[in-house]
Amino acid sequence: MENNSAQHLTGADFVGGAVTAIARLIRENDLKPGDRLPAEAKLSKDLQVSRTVIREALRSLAALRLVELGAGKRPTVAELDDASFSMTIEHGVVTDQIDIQQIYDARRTIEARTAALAALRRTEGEVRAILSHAKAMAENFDNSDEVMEHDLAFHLAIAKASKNPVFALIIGAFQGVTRQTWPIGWKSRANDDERRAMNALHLDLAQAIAAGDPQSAADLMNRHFDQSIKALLNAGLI
Amino acid sequence: MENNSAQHLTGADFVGGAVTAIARLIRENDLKPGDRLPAEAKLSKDLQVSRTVIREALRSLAALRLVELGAGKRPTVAELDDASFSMTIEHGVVTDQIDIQQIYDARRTIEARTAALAALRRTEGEVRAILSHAKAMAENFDNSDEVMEHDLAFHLAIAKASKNPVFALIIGAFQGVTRQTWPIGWKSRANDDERRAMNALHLDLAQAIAAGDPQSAADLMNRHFDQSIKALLNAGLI
DNA sequence: CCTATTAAACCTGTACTACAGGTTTTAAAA
DNA sequence: TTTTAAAACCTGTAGTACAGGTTTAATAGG
Repeated sequence: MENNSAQHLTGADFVGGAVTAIARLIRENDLKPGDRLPAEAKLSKDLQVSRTVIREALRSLAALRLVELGAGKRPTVAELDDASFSMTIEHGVVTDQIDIQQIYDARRTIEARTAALAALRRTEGEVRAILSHAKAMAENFDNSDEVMEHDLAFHLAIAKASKNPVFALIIGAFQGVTRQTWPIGWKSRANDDERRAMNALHLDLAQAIAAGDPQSAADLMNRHFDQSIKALLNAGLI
Repeated sequence: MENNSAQHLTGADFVGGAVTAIARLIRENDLKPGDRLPAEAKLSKDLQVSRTVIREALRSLAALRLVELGAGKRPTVAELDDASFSMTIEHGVVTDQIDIQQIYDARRTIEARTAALAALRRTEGEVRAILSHAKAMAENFDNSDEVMEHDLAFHLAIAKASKNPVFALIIGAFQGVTRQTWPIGWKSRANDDERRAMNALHLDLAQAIAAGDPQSAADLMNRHFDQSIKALLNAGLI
């Protein structure tokens, strides 16, 4: 039987208090993704605040992706998700608090590591996925949207193969802003040869990971980012 | 004169739609931190949804730290803040989706880079702050809480001196969970000599940054994390 | 006894009203 | 012009109502 009880709130910030109380409920009852929280009415009674306050608190937690909401369903504990960090990053870029070069520098730092870790830890299935995205980039050479999506999926697949969800979270969160600048880098590459070189680099990287060579994988990833940043500089974007 | 108008919503997910619409309002009107958004009543009228929906949407955006709310005040655009990502990380740890070693590996990867960048870009003021935290760690040797807080501040100061807000954001977000495990690493160090060695390492690192030596700074940061992870392994934590 | 169907109970999403108390703007006074 | 006071504006919380989705319980059929 569940013991999801919570103590009633005191103090000023009702919604904030409810957010904290519900987060504590998850922690102290060892709730895991998929587990159900008490209904709004019960939380309202337990915490001694109106349903209005509970709803706003649950909405806050849903925005942060700690819980999931659905019509008619009780709130459930959510799986780890990059959507919330993605919003933060996008906000930073939109409001000029982060620029694109800073995103790329962070990506290079992290992805040199995910490439090395992926080379050490990848499963056969992950190797196939990574290789298939690299090949799809070359095969869809004329459709830049396709190339971009496979590029993004390629990098995320490597992050996942690193077996560190923190890296996957961060790289996933960068995808939103990357989608907005990627075409600029693609167009700014002087000619098709440069674009083909980029695709070839992806293939080499995939093969280094497949071969289990962390040093080469990291080196190739760094080289890839050097080229990408140079292309964005040429475009005057950064 | 402001032109904060928004088009009315259509479709099913009212709150989600309002979140998107308000985020778009920020983007399309080039609003910056501190700028005011329309009042709830106006948003309600513009988007053709009840104030209830608008309030839940604003709470969502406040949870993500895109906006700031205050009694009597209109919502304002918020500055970049690590609180939202911090909640994500903590949720991942609490629900066993992230473990401590993964946090430390991510930190090592990123902080080797922030140390190198700080060595290249730090201002005099930043050097003073970094050095003062390293010294305070040694001086408060007997008060582990003090040591911990200066340790955290030391690492964050380096991240800020790297001049890449993305790194500062990520390192800041790790502080919450780090506070929960740091004492374990401290206690698990076999004797005071090991603890003193850790403090000495911080001082060396601070001096490498002060000297503008990125290679040494990165090396020392990596060595520091090797020791920390070893200490946590000894404690059986990971 | 087990399974399938149906009804009831439960629950969330949205809208609306009301008002206390905080904030900003406006208007009046000095 | 500056200060002060009033008015207008705005958010925070509580509560009611109801449509429509979901889960659970009860019922029927095998």
